[in-house]
Amino acid sequence: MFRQLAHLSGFSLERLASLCEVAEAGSIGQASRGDANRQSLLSRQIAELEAVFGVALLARQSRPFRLTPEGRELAQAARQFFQVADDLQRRAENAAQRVVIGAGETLIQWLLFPACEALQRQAGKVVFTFKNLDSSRLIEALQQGEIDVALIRREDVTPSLAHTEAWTYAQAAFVPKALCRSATVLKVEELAALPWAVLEGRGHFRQFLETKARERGIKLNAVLECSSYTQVAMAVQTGRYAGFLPEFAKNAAFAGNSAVMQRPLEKGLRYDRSLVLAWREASVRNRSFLEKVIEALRVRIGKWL
Amino acid sequence: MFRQLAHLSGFSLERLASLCEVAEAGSIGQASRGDANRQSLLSRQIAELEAVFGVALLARQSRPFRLTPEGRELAQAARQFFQVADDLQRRAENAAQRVVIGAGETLIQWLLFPACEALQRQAGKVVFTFKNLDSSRLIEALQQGEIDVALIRREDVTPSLAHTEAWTYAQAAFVPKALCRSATVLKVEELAALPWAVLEGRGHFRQFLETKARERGIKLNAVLECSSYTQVAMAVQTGRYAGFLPEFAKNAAFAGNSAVMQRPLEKGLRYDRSLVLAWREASVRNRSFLEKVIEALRVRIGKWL
DNA sequence: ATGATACATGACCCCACAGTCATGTTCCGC
DNA sequence: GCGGAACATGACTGTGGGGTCATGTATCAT
Repeated sequence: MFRQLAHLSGFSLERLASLCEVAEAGSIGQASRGDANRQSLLSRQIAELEAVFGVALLARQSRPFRLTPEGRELAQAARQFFQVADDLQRRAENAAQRVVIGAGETLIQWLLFPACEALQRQAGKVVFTFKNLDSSRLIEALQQGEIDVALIRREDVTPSLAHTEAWTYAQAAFVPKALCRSATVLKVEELAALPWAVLEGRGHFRQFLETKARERGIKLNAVLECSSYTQVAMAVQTGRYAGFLPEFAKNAAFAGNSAVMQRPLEKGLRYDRSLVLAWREASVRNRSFLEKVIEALRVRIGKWL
Repeated sequence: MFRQLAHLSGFSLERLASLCEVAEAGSIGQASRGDANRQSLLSRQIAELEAVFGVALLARQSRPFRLTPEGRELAQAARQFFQVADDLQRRAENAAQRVVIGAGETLIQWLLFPACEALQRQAGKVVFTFKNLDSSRLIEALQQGEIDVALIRREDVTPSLAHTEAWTYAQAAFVPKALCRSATVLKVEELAALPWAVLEGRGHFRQFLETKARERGIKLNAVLECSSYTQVAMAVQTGRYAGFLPEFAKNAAFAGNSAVMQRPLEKGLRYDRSLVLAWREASVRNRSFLEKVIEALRVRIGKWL
């Protein structure tokens, strides 16, 4: 039935793998990352696939080129196959199964990384791959099967995705004892009084803080602008800055550091967020061990949230 | 991610297509159908795949060799990919999509064939392939994705399959006017009186009839043993035999033949059967046009049942 | 306009692999 | 235990295609 199809000139597993790479990277250039040979190869291989199928796989209207819907469709089908094949091979050589987990950098570092570490230690037989993507790309990647499970905000999950019950966590202030000795509830006034390390740009929480300060006629005393929560945590570690971090940061970033106090926020400053583990049903159907991994992750993360 | 996997020596689309063929045919021998070259090729290609995956794909305990569970798993994954690729290619060249329909020979000839004919005439753009398999093989083939939809007995569907509401039909007696001029309800006594063309072997309905006759102290007058319902219908057409056929046979086998009467059976002889269209959810998800085809088939067949 | 970025193309090598043919081996049924 | 069915294997060939290099050509940002 498929003998003829498989035998078409210009159709091969390598070309399909190339298509998958371009699909994940987003463009030929991203996928070839500086290697001119690879760029050349990818360009031609995708052109050859297009000749086979008689349909454009790359949208050539604007550069860098993105995949067309047909390109994504083919890439997804190929990836599904490769994943089954990869699983089978790993199972046969009794090696670890590969699980790809997506989330923002902060969540990876402070929740997923320790959780996966713990799982590997207790169960073994799993290799985790972390993908740090923004939330819209995470959703796409989940739907395309590029990642197996993601830890994302509750409000970001689309109806087509399965997900766990939500965990809610609050932002908390982390203040070095060198700056303030009392561990009482943080008041709005301290936004102007303490030297804050904050995230650069216009994140939701940053805007929220500035609004609260303005309402009180004061100004957020942002003396250090960081580009990630990890940097904020590092700043706090120095003892010279106070910072706002998710409350679960205390487990990961300040474990055993008694020079930093975690202080709850006063009512008006509370800022809660909800997280869920989300995945595509079809991924679990094709690779049933994912179900166990997701459940184990859920339990692990639940201990910290 | 999959570049390395795709590049493994011994891994290729042709080999996977070969594996699919063997999966559908059941064994290497069946798949190569007398061609010694093909036999040689299939044997080696599967061995090469086994080397790649480090797992037995053929169960070599008894001949002819069947696929192992791992072999079926790989074949199924490959077939799913090939089907998406095939669809994409056909869509691109604006050609008909391929739909594989399975059922017993009788149902194909008297229900599916005419139904598909009608669909093709009105809608076009679909190529039907009929597979005549026994019911257990039909279920397997559905689950493996080898066939897209099957018309089977209601009681044969497994929970993993989606299916339509059941249609119920009765067996009816078809009697040439040359043998009996009255079109009244058929009585048990006539089992001994009329010259019956019946299915050979020990089919459920055949056994049922013989039991009923024995209860009445008579014997089923089986003067012609046929190996298919079609042969029974042909026998009835000659005017020299009476036969039991599904009541929908009147549309297909005896259209415009006024020399044959359809006679209902007396209460004790009634023998009803239920049919459903069954398919695998995953197939519809991967190839969404199947949904439309199945619905159209359902409507068509519903007109006759 | 003008680099710079991003992709295409042509020419080349070399090897892996599909396919063929002949023959060997294993296993099943009787 | 024997014949045949079912699969394996070894040897060979031609070619497609992966990979590399050098260079060409669009498109984008400024």
